[in-house]
Amino acid sequence: MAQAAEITRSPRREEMVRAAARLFSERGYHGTSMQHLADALGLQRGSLYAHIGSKQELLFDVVEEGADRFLERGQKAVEMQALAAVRLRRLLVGHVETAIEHLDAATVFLNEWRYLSPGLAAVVQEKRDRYEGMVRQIVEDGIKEKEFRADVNVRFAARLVLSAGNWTYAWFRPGGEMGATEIGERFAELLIKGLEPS
Amino acid sequence: MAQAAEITRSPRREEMVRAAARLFSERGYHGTSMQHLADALGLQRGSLYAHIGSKQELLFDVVEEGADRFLERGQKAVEMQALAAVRLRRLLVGHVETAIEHLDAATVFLNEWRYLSPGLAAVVQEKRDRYEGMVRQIVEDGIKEKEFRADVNVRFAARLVLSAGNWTYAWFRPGGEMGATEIGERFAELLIKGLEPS
DNA sequence: TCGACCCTAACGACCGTTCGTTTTTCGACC
DNA sequence: GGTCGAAAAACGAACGGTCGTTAGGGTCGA
Repeated sequence: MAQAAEITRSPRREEMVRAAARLFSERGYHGTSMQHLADALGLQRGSLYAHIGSKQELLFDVVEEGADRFLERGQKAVEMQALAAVRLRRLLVGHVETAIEHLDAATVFLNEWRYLSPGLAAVVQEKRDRYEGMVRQIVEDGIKEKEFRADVNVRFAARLVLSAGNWTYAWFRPGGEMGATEIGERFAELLIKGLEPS
Repeated sequence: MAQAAEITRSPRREEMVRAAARLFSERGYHGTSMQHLADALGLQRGSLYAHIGSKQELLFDVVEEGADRFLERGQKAVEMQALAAVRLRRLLVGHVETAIEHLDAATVFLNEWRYLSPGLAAVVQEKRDRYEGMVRQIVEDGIKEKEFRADVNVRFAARLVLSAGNWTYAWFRPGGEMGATEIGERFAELLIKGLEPS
């Protein structure tokens, strides 16, 4: 009975999380049934529970995985020894690249995380706050170093940056005219220009 | 038996659409049951069907209502006799104002429209395309009149503008430090600056 | 022989929708 | 102004189906 549940590391389980990411991103959490998931894996509904504890746990795994990827990339950008504009560009490019390379997990992270139970949602909320904090840090540095205008509202600018990046997944289609990196760089170019003094 | 269904205009029905907008925005389409909706209206589940044809029809009404509001405001901005930058600002401010004034419908329009059946989704898709076309039109005019840089990718810039505006609902909370109009104007300021020549 | 893996069956609950019946509403008529 | 009748609105039981989850038993490779 639910003999796994804790040992998050089994190849079969990883496979399930991956399948769940795809299905949740396509049909939404509530629109995906355990039957859908079982079908995608060629199993019976009940057999899934040898590897996972619950559907909710599966959602958490997908969301957390998505969050961690953004955090990892963001951390690298923050730690750079470079102008704020350069760091901001790096973060934005990394953000868009991450969102597109792992489109499924990123979509679930952004759209479905609100269906987590309060306890699990808090864990994710903390990661979201931390990520937003990274962007704010860079913008603040830019203002302090007079790279950016003094009258930009830090929290507001950070949200603009994230807003732009977060909507990417909604219209990005692989094989389109632009790749992830180019999209990120163009975003960065326009946004940074808006932040700089005239 | 389903005596209404066509006469979309009855006060009780409007009330249901409004309640559905709130519930769908909070819990998602698939996360909202007819029982939830009935509870919110103080009715029994089955009684809803005297006023509506199906849950799907309700979703369509909410989504279309949201789409029409954006289109209406956008049209006004496009028709202005003014510089492209002014029209773009007007559109963005109107966009954010609309999203915030009708937060529920806007959230459903942006998040849940993909759960519409293909036929109904096509109707909404056409409206989305039309709206994006308005933004593109303004940006194109701006380039032609040399208000904006010649090297901006029109489709891309339009999407950046919409991306920024569309994420608003995710973090906006009524009673915060900024009102809808101010948010829209600050968005516009930053974005237009990025589009203008150095 | 053991344990990992999956199947089958079943659980109680809830899903969206239908429909015949009952209650409420409200304008027309005495 | 009170009464009546029809239309509108709501009830409440039932429909077939699906939901997430549990549990026990079988299969098979190590």
